[in-house]
Amino acid sequence: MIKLLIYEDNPQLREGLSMLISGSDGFEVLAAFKNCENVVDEVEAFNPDVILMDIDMPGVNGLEGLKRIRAVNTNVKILMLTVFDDNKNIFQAISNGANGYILKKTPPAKLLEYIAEAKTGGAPMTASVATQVLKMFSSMNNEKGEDYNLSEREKQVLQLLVDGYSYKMIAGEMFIAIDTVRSHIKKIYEKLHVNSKSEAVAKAFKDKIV
Amino acid sequence: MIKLLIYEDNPQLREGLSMLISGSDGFEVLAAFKNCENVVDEVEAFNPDVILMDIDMPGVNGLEGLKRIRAVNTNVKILMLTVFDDNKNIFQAISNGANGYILKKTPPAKLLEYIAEAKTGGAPMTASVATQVLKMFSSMNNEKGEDYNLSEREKQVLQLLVDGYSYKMIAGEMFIAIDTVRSHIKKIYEKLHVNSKSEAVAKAFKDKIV
DNA sequence: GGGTATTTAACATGTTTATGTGATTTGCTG
DNA sequence: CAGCAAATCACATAAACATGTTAAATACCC
Repeated sequence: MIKLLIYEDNPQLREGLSMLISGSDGFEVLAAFKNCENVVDEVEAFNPDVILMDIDMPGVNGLEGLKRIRAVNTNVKILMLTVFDDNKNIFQAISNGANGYILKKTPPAKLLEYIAEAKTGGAPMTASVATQVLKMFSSMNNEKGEDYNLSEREKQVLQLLVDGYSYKMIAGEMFIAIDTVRSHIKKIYEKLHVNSKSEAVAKAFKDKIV
Repeated sequence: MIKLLIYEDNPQLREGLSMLISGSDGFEVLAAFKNCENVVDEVEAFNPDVILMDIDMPGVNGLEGLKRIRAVNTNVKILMLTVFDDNKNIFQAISNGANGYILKKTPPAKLLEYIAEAKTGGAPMTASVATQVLKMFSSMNNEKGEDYNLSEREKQVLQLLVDGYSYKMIAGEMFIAIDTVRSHIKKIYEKLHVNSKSEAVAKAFKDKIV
């Protein structure tokens, strides 16, 4: 028997979900609330397996509710419910430890399936949500385009700068004269359009040159 | 009618998948191959809607096949097939533009469902795979622990250092004497355990202080 | 073969940083 | 209230850095 709590401000949807889930074998709705004001106490009192949490609620919204629960309970599974498969909310929810993210238009049969999956440790999500997640994922570690045409030797010097080496130390490390180090660094500054060591270091991090 | 290509080295599984999918209404398997040697030509010749791609194949494996296809075709939907919900492969596949990631043990009914979802732009994934993805996601932008106890003013100075300001410029920006800037920076160096501007900048990036 | 980029190096000059020492004011805390 | 951290400023000195100019050896491309 999977025990649930529901948070949803729309009365029709709240009742509908409760009826649907309660009427299904193996599911039990412990209670349904219209906001997250007392979410921490309620979760503690009812000790559910899974929580259905609407994102858009007046007052304390679903994301805030999620955070409050996670602050005291990392165990209960939380499925976020929303009408939109919108980027920002998904990201926020994931970062704050939601176990799944499903659309309200999800058909009843699938909803029950998702709840069951969440209970057993899966992270159910609508295919359209998964698309968003994948897009975010691949966009966030895309290698930077600009490479500024640094030569091999210049890249080495820049790496050592980033690692906190002084000119003298770089000269020692690379077995070249300190004036040669200066030459390289002048060239690097030209190519990166900077004019100080720390700017070069900052740019190296920002543009993932190192 | 959804047209598919299958890449799978295991003959039984390859045949089984072909039979299963061909025998279902609305699906047509154009061909099934045991490796990705000629994947580019084959995709071009058959022009499928969806490709089922096994990850672990001898010779040219699924990830390599995925890359080769994406190099010339960003349109066809590619579902990766694997026995493991293993972290590294998932990440690789996502980065290289896979549209979904499903386990071989996925029951037939669900498999067909996933294929249909992929065709319409969704990103189907098994709940256990989604769990991995979400974990990766939340682990990759976890805030750094150490905050080094920088005071408000010190944080401002550090921010300006990161932005490439000289002491003089910082003094101007913050309406304080240059010697005060020095004082702050000395304190910052103590707290960060560094002894140069560029090291401080590097540390600021590494530890996400800024 | 001549133009171009890379790597190496030297010399000079001025600016910026790093470090030490010391001091005053403010506000918080036990 | 005494003590402490934070923020402010001053003076001094040495080291590190930025910039300009010049130039030789090597290598690659059209």
